[in-house]
Amino acid sequence: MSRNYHHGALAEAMVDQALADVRVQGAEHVSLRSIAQTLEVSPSSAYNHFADKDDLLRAVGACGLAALDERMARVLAAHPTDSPDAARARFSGLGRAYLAFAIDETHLFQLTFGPICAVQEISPEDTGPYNKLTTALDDLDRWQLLKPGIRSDLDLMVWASTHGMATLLVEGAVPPESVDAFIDSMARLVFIEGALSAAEVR
Amino acid sequence: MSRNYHHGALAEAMVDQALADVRVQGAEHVSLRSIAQTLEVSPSSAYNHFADKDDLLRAVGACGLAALDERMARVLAAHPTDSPDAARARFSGLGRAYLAFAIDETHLFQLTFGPICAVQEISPEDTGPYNKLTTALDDLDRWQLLKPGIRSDLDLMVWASTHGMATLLVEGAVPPESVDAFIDSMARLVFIEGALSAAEVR
DNA sequence: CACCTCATATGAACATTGTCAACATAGGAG
DNA sequence: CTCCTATGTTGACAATGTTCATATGAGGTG
Repeated sequence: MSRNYHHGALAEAMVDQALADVRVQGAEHVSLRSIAQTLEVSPSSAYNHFADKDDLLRAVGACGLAALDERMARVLAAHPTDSPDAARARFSGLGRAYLAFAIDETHLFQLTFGPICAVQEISPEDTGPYNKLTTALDDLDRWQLLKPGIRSDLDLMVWASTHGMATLLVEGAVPPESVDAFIDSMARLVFIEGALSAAEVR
Repeated sequence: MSRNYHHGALAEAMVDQALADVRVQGAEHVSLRSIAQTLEVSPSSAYNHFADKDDLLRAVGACGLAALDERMARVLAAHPTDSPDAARARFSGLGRAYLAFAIDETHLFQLTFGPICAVQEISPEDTGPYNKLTTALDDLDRWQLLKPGIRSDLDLMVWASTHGMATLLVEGAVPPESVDAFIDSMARLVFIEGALSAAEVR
């Protein structure tokens, strides 16, 4: 009664509320009805905008992916210089951003990469996190900072290891403190002249 | 009425049935009640053996972890020889087994490493998949097959990348065909004398 | 302005689910 | 045999996702 969502803002409002709820309780404990109740709206009104509860959650998952991508974009924006040091800082910074997202937004991470949100197979024209990683690797290669001959192996390998480390963090298999060790190991394995100290970036 | 579970086999039977259901529908679509119905048992009987639905699912998740570990153990048993080639075969075989499990048992993998089953932080006395990976790495190191100086970086790195590749497969972000490329890249990055051909193992 | 129409919200209802408390019973210990 | 404990049953409750018929408002058309 009081507020009427007849202006089409309900969809957005529901995604926002669902996002907030996912952040605190995790996607599995989110209820359509309680979202509707918080918004002072009938439960069935959701079905004018979403086919399904999962459909709403997929929208939230897309927000999660966007949030991750934004964190990575911020890292790139923070190191605009075109120097070898900047290239290394961008690379390590991207990895750190990915892992920080997993730590800060555990529940959102789980939804975004969970069973509900079907991630589409990566494509050449991707502009998200994967693309940012590969172009950072291209940068490193251009400055000849990578060990010789390994460039082509790194796309999948760096992606998998970073994503894997993120899920290990999320699952609690590994403590947040091991992020530094991970980044350092990555640098030692990939850079030509050895380690990038943990303190070098942030 | 007909069959009586008064011999204590209900718990095991429920885990078995739940495991079967998880395999086909995924953990999120299994219901306590339907499991009980299939077993011709009252829904509430479950609560004599499990605190919770999640408690039952955790038991299923433990089965998943055991199944993964068994696959890896089988690989080790298949390469008992103590030669450099055997060491490399064991290493690649372990990775392949991990990824094959993710592909074959997607739903079980998702449950085992999902939010419901809290994986305990890895410990030195672990005897599961992680331990098998690290001892395989020790083997490689003993035969001096690893690039110099990288041994200590590989524990976390190999684990994270393999687990990450597995989750990428499960999420559909990467097609099953890329497993070979992944294993090959891993070999090129880790072994001292370059690539291990995809056909070399299996 | 009046009207109509479509997108949107509501209400009541349904089936299903997890969970619980009170009760029944089986089967071994004494 | 008797009793006790572990195990299974019955019936109920609240919450959830979903649907359908209905109401209502907003915006364009006459």
